[in-house]
Amino acid sequence: MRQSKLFTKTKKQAPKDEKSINAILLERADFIYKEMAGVYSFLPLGLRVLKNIEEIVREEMNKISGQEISMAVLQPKKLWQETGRWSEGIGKSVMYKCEGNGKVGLGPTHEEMLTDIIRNYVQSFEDLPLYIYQIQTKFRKEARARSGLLRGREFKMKDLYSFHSSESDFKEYYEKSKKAYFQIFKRCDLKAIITEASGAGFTKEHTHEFQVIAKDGEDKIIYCPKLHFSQNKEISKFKAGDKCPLCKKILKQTKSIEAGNIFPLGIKYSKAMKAFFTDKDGKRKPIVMGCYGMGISRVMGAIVEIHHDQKGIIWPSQVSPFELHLISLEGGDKKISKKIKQISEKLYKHLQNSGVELLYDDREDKSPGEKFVDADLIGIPYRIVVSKRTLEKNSVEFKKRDKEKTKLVKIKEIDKFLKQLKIH
RNA sequence: CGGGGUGUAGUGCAAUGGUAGCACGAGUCCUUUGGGAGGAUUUAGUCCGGGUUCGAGUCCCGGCACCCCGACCA
Repeated sequence: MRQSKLFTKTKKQAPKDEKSINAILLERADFIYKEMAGVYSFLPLGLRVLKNIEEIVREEMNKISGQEISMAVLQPKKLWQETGRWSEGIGKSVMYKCEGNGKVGLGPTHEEMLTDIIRNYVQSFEDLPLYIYQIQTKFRKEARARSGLLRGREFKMKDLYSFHSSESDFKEYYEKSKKAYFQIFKRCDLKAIITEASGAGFTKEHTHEFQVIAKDGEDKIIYCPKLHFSQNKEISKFKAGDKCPLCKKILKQTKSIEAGNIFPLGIKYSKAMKAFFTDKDGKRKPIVMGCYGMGISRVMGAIVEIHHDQKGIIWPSQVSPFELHLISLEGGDKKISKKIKQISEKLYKHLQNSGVELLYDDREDKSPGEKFVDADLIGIPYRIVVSKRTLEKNSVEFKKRDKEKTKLVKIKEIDKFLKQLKIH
């Protein structure tokens, strides 16, 4: 993509109505556009990041046999009445309600809707287990939206629901899902700590949250530095300074971002909504369910909270809007300037043809300083500069966003060099 | 939902109750080109509704929005 054609720019100053790092940087770099508190539109660069995270999540969910669907956002009151949640809990507190054909709610979560779908398809134990997920915009009337993408009223979420014929089968999958979650966070370059939390009305058992340590996080966890143990402070009987019940190391307390969570639903919904199956013994039983959530847009915010410096964002390569930032620095006399442009254009087309996703700063009216500042703010992990200085050595300059060092690479050897970096 | 704070140009800021100004951005022209370049010129604004006053960005009342703290948070 040519930067000269990108309709978004960058902002020199931080927006006055944001305090959190993710909101400030994402707005300055024009990844997102604020509509109101907790509601953002995603601009070209921001959407690319969001889609990359989505794709990582999709791949890992598919690996654990997830089947992707997309459920309706408008949810009939009738379904929510079956579980009593229209006038209790989440349906009462945070669901946006409006007049439709009768009353409808904008989906804050989808247990009711999916259980309804499933009860029409599952008849026997042979139809189970099932793992169904979607990646979709959720709506929640948060009393206090805050911290940019970390707590929104409208946000992108992956929610997977599992359906089992037995508790033991559920537990096996639950463990599998933990591994998938760790894999997702690893690919997003986030260190997630699996943390025990309350059942929050769903279950009497503990549920599990994936917490990312961050200064601006709104959760507090008590955790073992060796990660043998971590509990949400809300439920923990331990406190900082106590010894880890497993390894005896001193426990710490920290603020963190809840980037995902998984929990057993048991038969709460299947029983209330009569989602039964016929088991091997011929008896009708309620389906055992589990739920696995992950805030896609929140993960995007968390990545910025963790991966940035004074100058801007530093995207992990797998989620970066582009793999490479190519910058053309024209200058000097007209002849040289023209040559720089030629080489840059050639390189751009060549890299594009070889499948590299790159942003090409071809703007002719911007000073070198401005191009560098923009590049640092936008945060693409690898940068290539073509200038008078580099052409004198038949080279381009290569730099990693998070390193100061630059390296001259011969133009002929660019392909080989990028291959080493696993950029196509 | 309770407490505190803030609403002025596209953005960020200024303006004792008395002509709304500065910087950035954007437009035009010239010069410039390795870390937010210089000059000339143009552009656009007081959150909404009432009130006080000769006169309101400024004072009063009401509303709305945004930020922060807390409560809440499948």
